[in-house]
Amino acid sequence: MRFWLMKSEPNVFSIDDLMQRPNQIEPWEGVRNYQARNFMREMEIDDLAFFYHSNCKEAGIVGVMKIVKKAYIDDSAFDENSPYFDAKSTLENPRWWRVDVQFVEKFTQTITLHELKTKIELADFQLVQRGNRLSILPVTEMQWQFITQTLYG
DNA sequence: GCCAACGTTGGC
DNA sequence: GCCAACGTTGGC
Repeated sequence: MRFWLMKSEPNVFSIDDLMQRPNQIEPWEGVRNYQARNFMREMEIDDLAFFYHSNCKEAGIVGVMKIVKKAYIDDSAFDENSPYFDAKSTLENPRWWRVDVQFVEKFTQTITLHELKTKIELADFQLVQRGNRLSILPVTEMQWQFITQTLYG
């Protein structure tokens, strides 16, 4: 099993939104970056992912979700009315993919980016690297354990 | 809202 | 294949 971190702007889609979805499942659509897309295609069912709130007042990890459907075509790219429309993605040659995620846990307090940056154990965590912009990135098992057990214990 | 960092595009 | 121009991300 592998571990991941997935970013979302809470004013677009927050962990509270996820909790209110039917079965607390949501298709993670709209990823338009190749590296992030490739990570999604590596995901397996029951992989765990941190839900990360970005571009907001208190950026950080707010909870946990799990992958419940492997990567499949993101058809929001075909929808001209969607903000995620991409004319270069076609039925014959789809460019973008998504997975389905399901709510697992909401932390009682946000593990802030600021806090993550202060930990020597997370020095190699991609999230805290300078200039990081990837919306989906891998988390090592050691990093996952440290964050869930030491930081959130 | 600013702006640094980064990814993508397209002319050559 | 280079690289300037442009668009986007996301912390602050």
